[in-house]
Amino acid sequence: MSKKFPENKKFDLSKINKEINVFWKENEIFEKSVESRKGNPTFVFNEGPPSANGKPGIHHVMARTIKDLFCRYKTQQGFQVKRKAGWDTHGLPVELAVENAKGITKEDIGTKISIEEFNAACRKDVMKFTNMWEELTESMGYWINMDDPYITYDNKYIETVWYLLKELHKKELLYKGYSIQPYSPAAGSGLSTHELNQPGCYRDVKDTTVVAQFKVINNDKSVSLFNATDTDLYILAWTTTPWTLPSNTALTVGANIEYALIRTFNPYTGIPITVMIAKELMGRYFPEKYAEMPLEDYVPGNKHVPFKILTTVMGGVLEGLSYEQLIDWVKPEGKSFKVLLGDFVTTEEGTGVVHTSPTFGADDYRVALANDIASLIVIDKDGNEQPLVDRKGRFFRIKDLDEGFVMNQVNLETYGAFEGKYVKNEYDETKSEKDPTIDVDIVVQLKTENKAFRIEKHIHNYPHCWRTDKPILYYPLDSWFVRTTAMKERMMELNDTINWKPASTGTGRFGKWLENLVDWNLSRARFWGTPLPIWVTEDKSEQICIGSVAELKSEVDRSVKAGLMKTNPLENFMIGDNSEENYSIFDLHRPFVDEIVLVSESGQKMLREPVLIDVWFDSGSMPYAQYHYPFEHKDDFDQLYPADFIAEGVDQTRGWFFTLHAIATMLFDSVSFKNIISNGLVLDKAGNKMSKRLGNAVDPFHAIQEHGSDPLRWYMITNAQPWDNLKFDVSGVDEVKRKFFGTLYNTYSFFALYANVDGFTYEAEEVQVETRPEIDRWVISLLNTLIKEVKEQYENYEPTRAARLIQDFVTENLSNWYVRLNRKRYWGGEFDTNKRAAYQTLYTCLETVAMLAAPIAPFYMDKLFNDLNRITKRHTEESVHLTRFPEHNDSLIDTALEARMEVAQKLSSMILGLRRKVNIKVRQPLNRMMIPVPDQVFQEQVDGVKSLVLNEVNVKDIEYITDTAGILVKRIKPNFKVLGPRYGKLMKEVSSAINEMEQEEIARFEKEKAFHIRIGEESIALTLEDVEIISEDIPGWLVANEGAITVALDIGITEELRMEGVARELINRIQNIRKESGFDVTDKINVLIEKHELINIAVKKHKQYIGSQTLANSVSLTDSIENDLSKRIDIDDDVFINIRVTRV
RNA sequence: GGGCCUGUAGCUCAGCUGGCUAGAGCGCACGACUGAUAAUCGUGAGGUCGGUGGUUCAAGUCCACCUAGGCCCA
Repeated sequence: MSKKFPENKKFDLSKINKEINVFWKENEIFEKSVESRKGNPTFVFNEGPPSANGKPGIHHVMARTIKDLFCRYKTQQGFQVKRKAGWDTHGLPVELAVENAKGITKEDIGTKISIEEFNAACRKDVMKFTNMWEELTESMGYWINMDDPYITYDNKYIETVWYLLKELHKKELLYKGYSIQPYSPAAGSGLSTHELNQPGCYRDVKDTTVVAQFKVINNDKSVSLFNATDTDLYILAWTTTPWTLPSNTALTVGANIEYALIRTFNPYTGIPITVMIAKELMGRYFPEKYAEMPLEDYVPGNKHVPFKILTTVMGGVLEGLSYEQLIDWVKPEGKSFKVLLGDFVTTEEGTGVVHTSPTFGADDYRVALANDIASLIVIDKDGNEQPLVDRKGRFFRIKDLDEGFVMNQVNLETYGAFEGKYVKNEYDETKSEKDPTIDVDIVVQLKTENKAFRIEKHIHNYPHCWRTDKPILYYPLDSWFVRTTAMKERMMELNDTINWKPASTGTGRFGKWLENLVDWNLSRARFWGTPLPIWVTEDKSEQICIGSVAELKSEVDRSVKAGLMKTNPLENFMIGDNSEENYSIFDLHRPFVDEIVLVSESGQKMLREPVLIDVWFDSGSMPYAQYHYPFEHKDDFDQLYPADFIAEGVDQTRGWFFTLHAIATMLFDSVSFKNIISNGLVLDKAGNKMSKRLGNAVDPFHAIQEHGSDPLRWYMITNAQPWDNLKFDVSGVDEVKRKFFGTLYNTYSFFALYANVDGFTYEAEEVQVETRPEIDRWVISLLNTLIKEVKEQYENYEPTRAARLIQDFVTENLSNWYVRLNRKRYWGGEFDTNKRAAYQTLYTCLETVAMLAAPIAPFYMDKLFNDLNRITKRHTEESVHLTRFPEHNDSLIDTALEARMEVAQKLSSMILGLRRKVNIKVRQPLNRMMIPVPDQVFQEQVDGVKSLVLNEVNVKDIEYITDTAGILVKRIKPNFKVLGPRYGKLMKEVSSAINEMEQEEIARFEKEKAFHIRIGEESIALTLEDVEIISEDIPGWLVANEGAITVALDIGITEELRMEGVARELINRIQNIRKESGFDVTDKINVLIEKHELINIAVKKHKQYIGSQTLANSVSLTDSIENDLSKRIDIDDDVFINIRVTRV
């Protein structure tokens, strides 16, 4: 086998990606990374299940990079990190996709197509993009076990979910209620708050709004108000949904809000009226300037309507007022049309009076219930109570209502024109956006009836169904709830123990949400999902919640015995047998469970509640259900739960994060996860949201193919903190590729090139670090600091900082400084200890970087590691991902040395800057530079790096200036950190006194090490610690200064220096010729140079030097050379000579 | 309307517990280097740190309000 480090001409990360993937697969590296940690402590990671019926996007690469890198890191730390993939398979999106594909609607399910058929189609459809997901997973290098994923539709998974539900039921945390919920008539489904969470649900819409006039009835309660006026009295209430006005049964005011009675005119009819409105909000409807206008001058139709405040009252005294029904389509039964008090009334908007329709508003429902106010309901043909709007989103058709009800309570005359009309045009296929809405019809009618005070268009934020894109309604629905409010306090307590990244998401977004928690609405009236395992008797007096297949089997047995079922479909189910076969003889979905009839304690027939549960409960159950707990893994569950780490997008805060936390708190009194990163969004480069519609979405497959996964991952991690939004710009990926990977690769190539020449294989004895040259010890010191800090950042879940540290080390310290300054050590010369140290040092740096960066850039780092390790065999592991994370060695960290080198870097940079200023090439040697040294320490620092600096900037010597004989111009600055606390308010004056010190005073201060300044009456004693004195200038010299360092350069070029410069120019030209001629790095040459007065002396004098640098056996001068064998070169602007270079 | 995040150079981002002349990369301009060369390096221009007010000897940093953008929720 070749003992050479691989050298590749091309650097193709995308190709490396593929090669390494093959390597991983063939050698089962992922499996080994888990297996090899067997018996070690576990690091529990839980994967949030993606929905397999959607295609993966670039944001998945982001989230999965974060997940992957910590799992890899923890593996390197020695933990066993099991990673089980999962699929979220239930829910509305799947159903809608199938409906779409089959061209059916919800109504057709159970009629045109059986539920069984439909669910079979869902089961198939949901996994349709599985291949794509697997491909992405592999190509991006996301290590997760896809062979045995948890699937939420799996019987075992469902069984665990049932178990959890039963536990909730036992604790009486599961109950049936009725509430106003977001409902999508277009989808025919209620929406969970989690579904309303979907990005883009809330959208600005323009609706017709109306301030309606509710006519107060003059009675005992209101008589005092009527005494104040001579007209009818109206309460003004504003609504953005006029279609709810026919369902109005109350008005709600704020007890502590002041309301004004205002005498004015209806602007549309011109009829004199008195209206009531929150005083604070008057300005919107009654511009101050019209207050002056005399009421009696008003001419109907005039836009300027005069008004006059008659009196004001507090909302509290309005409670109990009666008013006339605004729209008399349907008579409500029970107490109605009263003024109520509510704490949700504000004076932010509208009139300070809330139009209350208990069937269409959550607050409305609550306040009505508390005050015993009736809802406006109708009775349908089946005798059920319904709101005025049916499930399709239209006013109930008269033919769908109970005849008796219509006769007694419906005003056919007024309702007739509206029955069957959709309340939103979006629901009506025959209508477009441009058609007038039902709101307009209603409002126009009110206008003619003197019941509308102000009509206007209003833009507001309104939720839309995330799938159909159509507006939702708030609608009364029966539901099963999880009583999350009962555990609110505990959830908050446990939340405080979770390490959130960023912390603000935990305390703010999530914490505040917990504070305002409402009960979790669990029911979904759909088909494809986990069925609610609750059976209820017809009279609803008895119920049972089933918690396992075994329990179901025995309950069915009872039912069979009671004669309610003929046979037990679970007859063949073997209790306790967890095999796939045993669990595949039935299907816990509908319609299987619907067909099961159970018998109650008292012998009554029980039917299943015909609902499914919220899919979020499925995903929140994954920590348990993925392992079929407690039916399996009961004994080792403490090894699998709770999770040490999860990560998902911040949009999951109220989704998955919440459901995990809620279930864990309620049933296990535990957190579900200890550390969590919620990452931000991936936006396009302009900061816009990516969407298919806009065509700005980045295709992850294409991006990986084009750039390779590593640069993509590295870019995503380094560019912004994970929790900030990422403005994704491919040019940034390119930059990362060039800047970081390119540099690292170059550094490796450089190493490989010379290591191969010299046959370095790290076999020879390790050179003791203490005996290595200073620059080696410097880079090793930095490397150890790097190891320490990178580990800290990973441990703190700060991947961005870790990656930036690594990148900085590679590009700045390793490549730009260490390798650049050390190049000469690698080429030519003996393979002595010094050279060995150079190789070993560079090798260690490369190897360590590979190990540190492996979690983030798993492909290239594995290649780098193996390219190195295959030759040296320093590690027995066959992949970097099987190695242990490097440990830093404190004794190798030399901060003084690091500081010294920083001085060297600064000095070099300053000198190069000076050279540039006066246009002297670096190749031209200069005699000396001078550095004022304020103290011994600094001089020692510079001395330590003297040769490096001199070499780098091509200057012969450094001269230290310690004498303050007056040649140096100094600057003195106060040390605020020391003086500030001491002198407080005096600081300003102290500071200016110090700044105003003369050169001579500074010199005296330095000499005496103490100084007194006068501030008014006070004398202040200063020591050298209180100030900073910097030499700023050396008159007559070329000077640069940066921070506390000042340097001067002697730019005089003597003849001798000039000759040396010429020699260097020659060397440069000869090297170029060597290269152009394609000579090998080790080829020996002969050099023949045409004479020229300007170079003759230089050549003679530096013959030796030129020869050694260019590997020339001979360097000789000649009168002339035949042109065809020579090259014409320029040494100076106007000096051209011929030169011949031949290989020996 | 509420909660949270973000606003620093043309772009992407650093800037820890307040302290001295606010930094880096990219881009741009200019230049150097030339056996790491489909590389590398240097120099320069470019900022009223979103705005206003406050606390403080001292504010990019702390506080209040405002403003713009984003996410989530009403």
